[in-house]
Amino acid sequence: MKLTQIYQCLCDRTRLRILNLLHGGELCVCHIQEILGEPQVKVSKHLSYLRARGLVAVRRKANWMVYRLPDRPSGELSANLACLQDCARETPVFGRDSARLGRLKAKFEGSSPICCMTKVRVPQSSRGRAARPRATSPR
Amino acid sequence: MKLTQIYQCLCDRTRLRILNLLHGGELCVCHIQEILGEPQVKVSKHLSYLRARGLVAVRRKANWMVYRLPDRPSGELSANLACLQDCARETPVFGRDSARLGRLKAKFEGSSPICCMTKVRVPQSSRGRAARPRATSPR
DNA sequence: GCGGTATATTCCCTATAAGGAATATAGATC
DNA sequence: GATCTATATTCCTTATAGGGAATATACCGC
Repeated sequence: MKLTQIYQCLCDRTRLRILNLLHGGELCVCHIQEILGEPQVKVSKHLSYLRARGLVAVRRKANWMVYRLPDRPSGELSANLACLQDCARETPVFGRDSARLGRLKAKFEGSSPICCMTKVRVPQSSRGRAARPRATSPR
Repeated sequence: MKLTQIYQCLCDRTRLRILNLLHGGELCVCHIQEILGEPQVKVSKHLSYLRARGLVAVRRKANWMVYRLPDRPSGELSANLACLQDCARETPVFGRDSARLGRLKAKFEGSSPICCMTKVRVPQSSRGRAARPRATSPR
């Protein structure tokens, strides 16, 4: 039964937070990591778990792995994701995460917020690396 | 987060089948057992699991424990139960279970199908339970 | 090739889940 | 009281999950 696999994915708090974030569009691992404030291993493992069960899809972009909700989710999956999104409004952590995501996206307005861009070569003109290197997308 | 507890309850096939049955109204353990074709320990343990997390409520009626969906479920719970019922249509086992439940209820029409009634003293006055010779436990 | 970054995997430990066999408990009847 | 029935709990084993530390892999730029 496919349903139980879906619910297995949904019964961990970190995974719910990840899925909530992905509702806003695709994201690379480091952004998820930063928003959740969780260690890399933890985030990566939960993403693998979700991926193995078809709850997320992924593409590689240079160094970054960009995760998203599946392109053509099954009926069960989309029903449950919709239900989750609905329920998420009643639990503050999801709202806080989404707000953080919004701020993160704002930092990159213009370029899509799909990767960290930390350390993407700062065009030698710019000011020192104290502030987060402001960057253009690495392509 | 309450949500994860709900999903923990939903990520086992047997528990999903039980919840699906309870959508049709309250049921005693032996009926659930009979419909699912699962051993008593298993059913009882899953019911305990659901009860401990507030997914089902229970009342005692003589020897029988009669389980039902909660009377005033939280928003998250009712949303997810509705979603489950929706998804259940896509997985045959739920339909089969419901059909069995229907047949079982038909057997007891008039009296509510809340307990096995095996061995419930037939008040010597009454119209006997028709053809059914004072049933022994159906198993 | 080298070094750096982003992410995944492995190894290890602990916690929880699932199932069955056996036993315990609560209520009913006598 | 004893006995029966319906259900719950305990004990045990095996499987899976979740987390962290360390390590491996994949890609980039030089």
